[in-house]
This record gives sequence, C-alpha cells and structure tokens, in this order.
Amino acid sequence: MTEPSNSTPAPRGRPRSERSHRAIIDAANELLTERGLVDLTIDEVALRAKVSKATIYRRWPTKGTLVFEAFSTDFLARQPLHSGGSLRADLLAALRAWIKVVEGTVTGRTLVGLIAEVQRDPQLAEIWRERFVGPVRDQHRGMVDRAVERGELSSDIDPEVVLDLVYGAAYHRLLQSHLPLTDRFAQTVVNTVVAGLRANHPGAASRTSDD
Amino acid sequence: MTEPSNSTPAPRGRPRSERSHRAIIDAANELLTERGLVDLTIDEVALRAKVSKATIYRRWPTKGTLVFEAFSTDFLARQPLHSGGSLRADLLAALRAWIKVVEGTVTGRTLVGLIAEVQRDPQLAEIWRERFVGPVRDQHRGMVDRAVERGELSSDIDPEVVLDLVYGAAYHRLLQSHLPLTDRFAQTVVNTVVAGLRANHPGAASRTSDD
DNA sequence: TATTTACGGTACGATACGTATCGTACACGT
DNA sequence: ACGTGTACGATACGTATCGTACCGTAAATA
Repeated sequence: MTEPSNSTPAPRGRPRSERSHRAIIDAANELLTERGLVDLTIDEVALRAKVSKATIYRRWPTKGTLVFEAFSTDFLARQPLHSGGSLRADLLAALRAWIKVVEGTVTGRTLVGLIAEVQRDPQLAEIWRERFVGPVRDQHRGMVDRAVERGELSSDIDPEVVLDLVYGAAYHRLLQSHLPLTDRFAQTVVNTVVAGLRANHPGAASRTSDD
Repeated sequence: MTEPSNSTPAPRGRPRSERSHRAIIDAANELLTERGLVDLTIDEVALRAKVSKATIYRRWPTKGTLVFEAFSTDFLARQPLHSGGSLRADLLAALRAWIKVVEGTVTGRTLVGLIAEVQRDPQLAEIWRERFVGPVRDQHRGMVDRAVERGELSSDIDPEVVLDLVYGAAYHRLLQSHLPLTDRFAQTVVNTVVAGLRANHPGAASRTSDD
C-alpha cells in the first residue's frame, strides 16, 4: 500500500506509444490539408503514420473523433481572448479573428466538415458539444458578462442570444456560402447587435464611446 | 417545318414513367421518416418503390439530389409569405413558422442532414444554393425590402446581413443544438435585430408602433 | 521468467455505392 | 405493320471504406 488509490491504479503491460499517437495526429493533419475530411481514409492515415489500423482504432473509435482531436488542438490555440475595450470592440476583434482562421483556410474546411460529420454521428455530436461548442461559448460569453459587470449592458439581456446572433450569422455564411465573410459583414453584424441590445435594454446608459 | 424550333424538339422513344417518379419520391419520404437521411439507401428506395435502381440513377445522380427533391417540394410549400404588418411582426411570424416546421420534426432532421450532405458533395452544393438558399432568401429579403419601401427602415441598411442575423441565429441552434428553439428565443432575436437597425440608421423615424 | 498489453501486418466480413448488361415494354414515325 | 429509340425491371458486378479479428513480436510490470 505504498500508493493506495492514486488516480492511475497501475499501468500493466506494454504502454501505448506516444510516438505513434503524434504520428497519427500529424498524418491526419497532413491528409486533412491534402484531401479534406471527406476523402481522408483511416487506411491512408495508418499508411502515412507507419502505424497499423488497429493502433488507430485502439485510440479513436471513428474517423470523426480522430479528426476532431487533430483539429481542435490547433483551432482552440488560435482563438485568443478579447477583453480589452468595449463590448463592441471585443466582439469585433473576436469575430475578425474567427474569420481570419476559417475563411479560405484548411482549418475552415475542416471545421465545416466536422459540423457535417456531427450531424451524422450522434456519438461525435456529444463530444462536439462537450469539448468544442461548450468551451468556446463559455469563453465568448465572457465578453458579454464583462460588459454587464462594467455596467455597459443591462443585466437582463440574454448572453446566449447575443452569441447566437453574432456567431450564428458567421457560421451561416460559412456553411451556406451564399456570401463571403467580409470585414464589412463583421462590422455590420457587431454594430447592429450591440445597438440592438442598448436600444432594448436602456438600463445602462453609460459608455457610448467606443474604440 | 410545321413546328420549327419548339422548346421541346421531339420526345422520341419510351417516355419516362411519371408513376415511377412519384413512387420513388414517396418511398424516399417514407424512408426519410423511418430512418433519416444517413441510413436511407438507394437499394431500399428502389425496393420500396418497386422500381429498379437504374431507374433511380437515371433521374438523380446521387442520394443527395434525390432527397433534396423529396424534401424541397414539401418544405417550400410550408413556408408562407409574411407581409402583413411591421418589419418586426413579419420577421417574427416568419421565424415562428420556420421553427414550427423544423423543431423536432422529420423535416427538420432532413434539413439538417441535407446541410451536412451539401458540405460533402460540391455538385449538390450548387443545386442547394440555386434551388433552395437563393429562392428562400429572395422571399425573405422581400420582408426587409418592403420595410424600406414603407419608410420604416433607412435605405442604407444591408438586407443580407438582416437575414444572416435572424436566420443565422436560428440555423445555429438547429445545427449545434446547444439550446432549444424557444419562442422566447425568436422574440429576442427579432427584437434585438430590428432595434439595432433602427438605432444605427435613424433615417426613417416613423412607425415605432408595432403589432 | 511469467504475465499483460500494445504493436505492425494483414486478412476478413459487412455495407453501400454507382455502373453495366440483358431482354422486354412502350412510345413515335413511316 | 414495322423499325427505331428510349425506359424499364432484374440483377450481377467492381470499388470503396469501414471496423474487426487474428497472427507472432515487442515492451513493460510483478
């Protein structure tokens, strides 16, 4: 009883190769760049990573979960926090950063592919909500919450709807690709939403100066 | 030269069976209800419609295009025009109608599945934009245009962004399913957007009375 | 040294796709 | 009536990809 009930009881047998893990993720990212999520096959990932298929399936049950891990690590690191100025400035900076990451990029293509995959695989959908939508929205909601704390916004607004308006509009253009994600679009979206919140909730009248 | 160059030159050979066409669409809709788009197979549609697979592929090149036709006929008929009152009233009525059609329904499931399919098949994506996104947006844009004509809105607003805000928020909840499409959500979305437009474009100050 | 688990390699069963072939059925024009 | 052109049902086929099973070997612990 030297180590009574530590979180990891005792690793028996041959441990999983961290090297293989990295090689798989790297190969997946390469193929994501070359072919996109739809035309990426597990067999090819295995070939590229110099790993057997079984080694991949031991770690990830489906293509979707593997791609999710390869994608999310990279994506989340590239979404910086914005809490410098006004709500308008914060939202605009965040939306611009998002557009820069997804517009015409491999990351954007993969994001779109994953959202499609999520609609087809309920198991992936759960992971998606818990490990992507949830955390990202928590972070974004912080911008709205801080505006309320500063007294810039009335406390009776619904932060969820604010996020749905701003990011909903952006995801809409990304997925339907009826119109491009221009900077003018970002400005109009943020200006309209922020103005709408102030007009409908006149509780906090201070801080009309922006930038 | 009795009929010089009529739009249809001359129907040679055996004509395509309208009866088979209907049977295929009906079978597809049945299977869409029972299994959903992902688990619908062309073989089963053929079996159910008492039709050979070749007959299906003669008309539709892929599963996506077939399902699109089965879906769109039904969906578009169930999206009535709203042009009775104010912009706020029109948008709210349209959004409520949309929610009623898609929330927890087979139609909603199929819509989600088609959007996913569109991200995987560029050929379907083109059809989708031309025959669904385009027409639906044209219709919706009419609500905004009429508000400008009535003098309720300034003419320098961008109608596209208005649609992206309202429907983008709605599609966002449908696809990410992080939160339900409640009636309160619909009200808040429309109220915020309309207020934001008025606050940012004070050109037209009349008609503040709603409903 | 025995046990346990991961490993690479590869064969395999299961689906579903979309195409091809065959002989038959149905339209039109002569 | 007959010939031509196309659609039809039936069905076989090749391809693709998935996820699993099995082999003997490698690397860790007890």
